[in-house]
Amino acid sequence: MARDPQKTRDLILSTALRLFVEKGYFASSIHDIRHAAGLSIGSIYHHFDSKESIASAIYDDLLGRMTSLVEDASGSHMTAKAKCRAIISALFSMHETDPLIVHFVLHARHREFLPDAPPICSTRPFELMKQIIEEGIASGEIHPIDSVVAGAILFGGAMRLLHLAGDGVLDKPLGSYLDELFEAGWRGISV
Amino acid sequence: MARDPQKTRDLILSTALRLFVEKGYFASSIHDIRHAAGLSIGSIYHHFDSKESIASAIYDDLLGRMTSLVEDASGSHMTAKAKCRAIISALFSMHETDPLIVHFVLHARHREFLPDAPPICSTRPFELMKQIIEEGIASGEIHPIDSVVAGAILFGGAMRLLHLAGDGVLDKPLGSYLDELFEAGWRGISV
DNA sequence: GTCTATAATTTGATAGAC
DNA sequence: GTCTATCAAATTATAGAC
Repeated sequence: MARDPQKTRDLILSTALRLFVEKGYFASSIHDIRHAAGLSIGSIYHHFDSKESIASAIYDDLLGRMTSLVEDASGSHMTAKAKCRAIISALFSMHETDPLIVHFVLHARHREFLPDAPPICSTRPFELMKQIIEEGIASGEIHPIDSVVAGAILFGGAMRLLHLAGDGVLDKPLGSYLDELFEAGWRGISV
Repeated sequence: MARDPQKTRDLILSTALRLFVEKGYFASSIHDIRHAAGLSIGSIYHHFDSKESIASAIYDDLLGRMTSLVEDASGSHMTAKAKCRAIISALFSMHETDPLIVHFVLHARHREFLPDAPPICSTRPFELMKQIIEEGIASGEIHPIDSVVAGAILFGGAMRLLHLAGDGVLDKPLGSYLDELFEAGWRGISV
């Protein structure tokens, strides 16, 4: 039976994403994906050239979503402070609704299975965050320290919490830390 | 020829560590290690039961070093502020001398190839950092916010910089960021 | 477009000589 | 303690029927 090809493709991607996050890319074989998705090897290879191309498609898709998240959060506000807070808030929200996406983009070691992928920190969403920090320094909202340091404090702290949440070691829901986290981070870098 | 067995064992461990960091655990085969170390498969399996046991030995060794680093840095100072700064300074120094160690402990996804390893955040060095933060809160040095948040800001920011340094995307040597980083992080969480 | 069966490699690990 | 030769299993990927 010739099902909707787009549905099949999406099923392969969502199943592979779940397995990649749960067990890791290398510990998830094509046969695992085939079994978990209820498909055949042939169907998978009809839609994708290789296992790596599946990972690549996931990566492109999720990086695009992450870019939109950052652009939307950033574009809805005027000050660097409001933009940064909106980005972190949106990341925390995404972690609640789609933890797999956040985990794969922020914590997977893509270079190990996608050798041609650029370092994650040089991709668009991370460049945008860096740019917002630099604009905040230029406008006088943020202390004139190295933008890398300011970014590490503010977004690095948030990413650390996202990491802990992904490991399941937090007592409370992630969102309940947002206010304290942002207040402390912002106090550290604001003038 | 029966060489010094300890030397051989150390050679296997140091070679494996290098390959695991450069290419990842799964992309480094026993044959790769054999070739890079100039040994034979038989020699490797004489010293270790399995590939996983090599990774396990590396993990135990490096986690021990990291524990000593944190204990030494912490034990040499009285205030939470001085302890935290000494820990981050020592981590940055270790990154300069032994980047592979820092990378493997902080950034490798151990759970993917050592299923029985506890989450890294529940190991001794990380528990010590958390404890120092909590003592700082109790003594009135640190704002009475959630200790997880305070730790994420201070140490998460440092780990973020270590990550960027490991990816080779920093313009300057890591140590040159230390003062600004710690000052900003501490301002964020201190009373 | 989906399926089953199978090919071609690679992998972790073992056997046994020296 | 180290070596070479080899195994058994798993993996990615292909071929060809329906």
